[in-house]
Amino acid sequence: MKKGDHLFLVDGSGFIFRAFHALPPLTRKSDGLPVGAVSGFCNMLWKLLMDARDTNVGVTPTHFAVIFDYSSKTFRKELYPQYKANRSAPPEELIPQFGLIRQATRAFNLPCIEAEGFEADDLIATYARQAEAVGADVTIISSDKDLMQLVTPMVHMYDSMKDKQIGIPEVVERWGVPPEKMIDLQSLTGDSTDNIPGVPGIGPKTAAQLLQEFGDLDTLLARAGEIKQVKRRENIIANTELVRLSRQLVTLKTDVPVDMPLDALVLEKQDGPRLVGFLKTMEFTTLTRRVAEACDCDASAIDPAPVKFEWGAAAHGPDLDSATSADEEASAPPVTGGETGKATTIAATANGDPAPADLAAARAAAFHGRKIDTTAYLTIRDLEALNAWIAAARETGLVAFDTETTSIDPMRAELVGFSLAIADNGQSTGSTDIRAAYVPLAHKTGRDDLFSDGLKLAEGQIPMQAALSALKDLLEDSSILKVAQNLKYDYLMMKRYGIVIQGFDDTMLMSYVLDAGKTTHGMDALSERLLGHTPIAYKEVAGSGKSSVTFDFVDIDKATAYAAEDADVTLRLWMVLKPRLVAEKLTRIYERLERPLVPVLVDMEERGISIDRQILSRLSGELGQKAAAFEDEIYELAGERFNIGSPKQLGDILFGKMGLPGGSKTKTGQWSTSAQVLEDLAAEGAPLPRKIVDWRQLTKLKSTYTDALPGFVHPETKRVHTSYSLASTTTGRLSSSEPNLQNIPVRTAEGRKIRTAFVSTPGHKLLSADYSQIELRVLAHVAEIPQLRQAFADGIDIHAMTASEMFGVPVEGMPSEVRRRAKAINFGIIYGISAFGLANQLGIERSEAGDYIKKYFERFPGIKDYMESTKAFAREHGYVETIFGRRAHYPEIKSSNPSMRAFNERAAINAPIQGSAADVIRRAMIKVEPALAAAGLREKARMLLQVHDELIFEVEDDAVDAAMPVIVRTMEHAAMPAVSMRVPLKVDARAADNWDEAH
DNA sequence: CCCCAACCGTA
DNA sequence: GTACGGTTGGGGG
Repeated sequence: MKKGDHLFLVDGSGFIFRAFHALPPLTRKSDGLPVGAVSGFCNMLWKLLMDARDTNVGVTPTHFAVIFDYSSKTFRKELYPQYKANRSAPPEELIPQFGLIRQATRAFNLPCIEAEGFEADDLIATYARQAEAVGADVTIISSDKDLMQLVTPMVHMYDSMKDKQIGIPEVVERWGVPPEKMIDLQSLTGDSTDNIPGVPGIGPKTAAQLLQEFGDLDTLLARAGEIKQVKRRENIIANTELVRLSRQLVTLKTDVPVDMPLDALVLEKQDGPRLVGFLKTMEFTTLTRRVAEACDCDASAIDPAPVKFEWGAAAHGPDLDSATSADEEASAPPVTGGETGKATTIAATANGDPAPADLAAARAAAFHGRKIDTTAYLTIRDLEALNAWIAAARETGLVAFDTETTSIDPMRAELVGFSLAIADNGQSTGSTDIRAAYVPLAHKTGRDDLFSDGLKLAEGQIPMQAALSALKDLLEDSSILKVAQNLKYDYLMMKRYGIVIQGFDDTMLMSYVLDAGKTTHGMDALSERLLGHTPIAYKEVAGSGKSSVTFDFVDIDKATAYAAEDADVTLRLWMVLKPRLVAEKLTRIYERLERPLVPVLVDMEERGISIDRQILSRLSGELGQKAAAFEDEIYELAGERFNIGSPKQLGDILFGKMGLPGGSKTKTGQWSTSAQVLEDLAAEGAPLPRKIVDWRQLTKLKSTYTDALPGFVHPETKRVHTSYSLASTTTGRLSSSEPNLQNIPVRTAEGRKIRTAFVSTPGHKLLSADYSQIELRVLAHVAEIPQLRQAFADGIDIHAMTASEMFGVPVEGMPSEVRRRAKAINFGIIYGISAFGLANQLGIERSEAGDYIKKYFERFPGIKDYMESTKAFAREHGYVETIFGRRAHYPEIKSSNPSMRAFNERAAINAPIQGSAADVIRRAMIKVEPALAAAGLREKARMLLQVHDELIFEVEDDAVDAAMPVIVRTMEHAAMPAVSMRVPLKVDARAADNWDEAH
């Protein structure tokens, strides 16, 4: 084990205890063997490992062990015979499970450790200190207070059931003393559950107060006579010896002679078949299926593993080797004739399961270029036919679904119809007879003008309510997988019609996980690329421009071809993409970081945010007047009227007529009129450029924000509903549009006024919580920079620290210019620094910027190493990875064009940093609503917006105090347990009546 | 009506 | 130096 490694120590006995009490007491296997605790233990361990163990990325942990108590005969018992004497014997049904749990641990391919005469806690303490000594990080999976004495900057605890990290601040908050004083505190308070004596009448509050006052236990005992409270003083003096004994009992031994050296705890790969075999024997059907899926092995082909156990009652013969009824693996549905025919069969290997990569390749080949006949689709016009299709979907467990509506805005759209596609012979081999159909519901006929009697519903459509009711059974049944392209749209659409889709996949997100950076992920592009097929263009059926109609006016036959084709194509895309996720080991990213975000974003979009139109209207007036005043002055100075907003005309005035010196040029060869150029001219003394810059700021604010935002207020909700895109950035960030609420001004005082128009509804506050310096923290984590890690651990000013390291200037009294330069360099590093860019940013010579960079790399050699290794990785693989394993592709990184290549290198350096931060906040978003609900705040605190490192909530006034710590904690711990960050994440939060004050 | 370039707002 | 989306002007059809 070495510096930078990360050891996870699971308190196995604690796990057993919690598992046993969390589950129904008498969970038994079919032969009567009680296995409730084993089941709970396996589920907890699996949950932890699913996030923590990875096969293809260097995610922590590197080492892992599960630690158990050996027996109740420990050195503490010899020291003090009453120790834990009040503990009753474990329940009878738990006894046979201890051995099984140790076997379970080994089936998980994890070291299972215990030592005679010592408790699990002593072993944990010993390993933790050993690992710490070699510079490794340690995470103890437990919430037991007895272990809190071990917490240091390098050693954390993690409560996997509550998803809560416990570090130094959490210990201080809970107990009022830092971890190193926990022993003193426990010695004073004692522990009734373990029968540790302590001082009567002294609990954690008093103990913390006394330790605060006297510093430590020895001082307190020596000077006990100074305690003012009579009773307390007497109690302590009378019990001094007992306190000393208690201290011996609560102090964990850090020098237990261990059989297994640290290095032997290295985390091995999961042995899928072995674990599946064990789980089958235990008859844990759900977990067996999950593990088989995740490890990509065929559970039906694995025999239950023989299991040893000690069991007193003869009634339960050990028939554990026999096959059980646990096999839930779905067999392939029978082949039925498909309406679109032309099946291509992919041969399976001898055991029926081709290797993932082979299946993916076979699927890709089978579907690419395969003809799609859009004339073969069916129009479903009655309920019986619809129900037959739904029954078929239930049969195969898989259906593609797509809605047709009157608008691309799902908040305003009305449902016009929907389409379904079914693969009749299932998904097992990839041979497919896909059939697809369109269900029109609200197509109209007639014209809505003076000469006709208005609009009528077209003939031959199922009544809306009846169709929705049938559809609800399909869409809300999680055992039927719904496949959609850009599911967020259909999910929100159906939610507005009272249906909450359960059990879904999204081909757009699958493509995004697999190919971010390679292509866009729209259906037309995917179809083109993966199927070699160009779907019917929307404008072919609905027209375009002025002559376009909404979908409810499209002829039903044309609509059928278009809509059913979308479902058909979606299903084919799924067939191609799904096995690729497995083959490329990206299932987890998809399932944990992408798919769960769909309902979260739907909720946020549906809620929207309230804006005060009066504020915006007043601001707009002010901005217009100010801009008009500038226009007069500008025309005066220019000597003529012209379109100030036209860079071309402006350039002619400035660099032609007025003869000012041009700065840089744009790529079309025109003189640039950018803010930078104009600022430079203003510095030379020319009066006009400054006024142009100011005019631009005012008109930008007016046109982009104060004038545009009111147009987005929804007529019914009276709120603004942005749309988030999950799949439009290479790095994993979200984007926001219509309106973009991720670029609302904040930097200038003038711009910030716009934020005051984003308000909470009466009785509520807006709560803004943002990560402090998350990207620099991620950098400190991935590049393992000691000074950065230390600075973040100590909570000091990171830019000042950088400046101090680089320029040798003390932090105290540092000139702001020095700090500003260091800050620019820090940002530059995140952006894949170049001397050219840094020089630009700081307005210094390129050679000087180059010197800065050189110096930085000398001071922080780890950064240079990180950059070089990231570039090398990107060149070799064509992509880079975030700390969670998300990929961003840079196919042009080997370009022969040097500037193109350099650009891709910088982007590749930036992507893991920006992308890891994006992953962290995604995880936070997925976790935060359940966390709020668990705190009894469901519907009292609702997440509205995400702005890359900030989450904005609307919270009922009297719930603000309760919600804030839940939100902050969830965000700060969002990386756990998938990744245990080597630097703490910090979140600042504030609540107010508007966004400006809350931020 | 569509698309691109330039510019500028955010993290 | 990274990542986005929106507005405007202006050219082409």
